[in-house]
Amino acid sequence: MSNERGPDHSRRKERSRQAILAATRALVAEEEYEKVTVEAIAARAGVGKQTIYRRWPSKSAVVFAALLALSEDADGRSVALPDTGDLEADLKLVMRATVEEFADPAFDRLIRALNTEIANDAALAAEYREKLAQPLEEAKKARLRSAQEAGQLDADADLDLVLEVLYAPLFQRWLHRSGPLTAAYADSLVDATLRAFGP
Amino acid sequence: MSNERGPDHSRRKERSRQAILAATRALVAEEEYEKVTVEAIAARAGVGKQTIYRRWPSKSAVVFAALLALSEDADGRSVALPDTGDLEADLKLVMRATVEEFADPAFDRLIRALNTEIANDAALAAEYREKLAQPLEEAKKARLRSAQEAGQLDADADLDLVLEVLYAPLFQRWLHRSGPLTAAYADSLVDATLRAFGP
DNA sequence: GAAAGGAAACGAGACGATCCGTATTGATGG
DNA sequence: CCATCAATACGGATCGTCTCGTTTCCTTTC
Repeated sequence: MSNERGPDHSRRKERSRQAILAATRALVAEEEYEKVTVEAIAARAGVGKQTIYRRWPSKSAVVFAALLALSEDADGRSVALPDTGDLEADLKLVMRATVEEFADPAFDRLIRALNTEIANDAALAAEYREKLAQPLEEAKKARLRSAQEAGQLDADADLDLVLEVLYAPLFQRWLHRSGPLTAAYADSLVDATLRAFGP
Repeated sequence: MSNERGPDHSRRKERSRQAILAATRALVAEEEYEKVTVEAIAARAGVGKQTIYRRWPSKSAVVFAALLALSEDADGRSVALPDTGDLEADLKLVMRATVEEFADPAFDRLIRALNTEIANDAALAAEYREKLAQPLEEAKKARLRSAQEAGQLDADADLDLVLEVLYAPLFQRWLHRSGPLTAAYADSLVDATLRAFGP
């Protein structure tokens, strides 16, 4: 009666796994990131340190897994951007929502922690791209392809480039705290992108 | 015979200061950033740890000062972008040069370390903006203003936004290692920016 | 079926290693 | 002579490993 190959040793695994990830998310969201220690995670999760290290090889991996699980929960199924047929309106809606996300201090700390771990760990960065960034980008590109077919976007445009021009300025302004993140700013990024890649 | 205000106690100060900054730059350029410790810096510089802490309040500050000094040396005077009258050609020259800079592993590690320190320290980020980013941006904006006067750029364009659309995609692609940094990519960013903000 | 047995996983935390930032000490040089 | 220095000991914190009884659940046995 073996499900896959190791069903017997998944005894109390899932409960503690979830507790560890939840505790990590909570700590990252509410504390300075330097305060987020493995011991604090273990204590908050009511778990021994070894239970953490039995599953993940390092603190970085735990933090990453915690944020990864967050996105998997939130999505449920695959993400999809609104498609009302009006590209400009749809993009402004999404960009304004993104701006508001970054305004949330908890979300801010979460993503900042993620970027810290990623910036100096190429392997983690690759996993981030594969499991978090790529799916989101595919959803965005699907919306852009729809716009290309509707003649609202240059049919020859490189969609990776379009997405970078649209999102990278927002991301950089947030990361470097180099300017205010407002709805007007979100709109102006959409406007600039559509001027650059419009039909 | 006091030069400025503290000349008498600047006996061996400058020599060790330079040695500390040089050692820091060398270590950051050649090692994994986790290996860059204050003790390693002190040993490489032939200096006691206390001599480091006498000058800077933290390791972050030392790393930042080391990179700051680097840019001050390189510049000599204030930076200025080429201005041949051809905005597209000038920008492509600068963007291609930037792409090449990021291709250097030592430069890569340097900037990655800087971003790591900045990402979770708002005070350091502010100093980074004031002393490193702002002067560079001013030089770039000066070139863009010249283009506006020459009618090569929309006179109403927000130059901060123009710079973000131009540079942020390159920065993000480098930071997240999400794609190749080539001369063709540099060119396409200039093309997109000029389509968005051209006359 | 239910009790007994055993092994894997567990919580707790001691431990060694490393690093930060401070304090001390004896040497150096102006 | 005395401020500065290199060297280094030190306390505090953290990481990741290791150990130790305990808990939980699967298997075996009756």
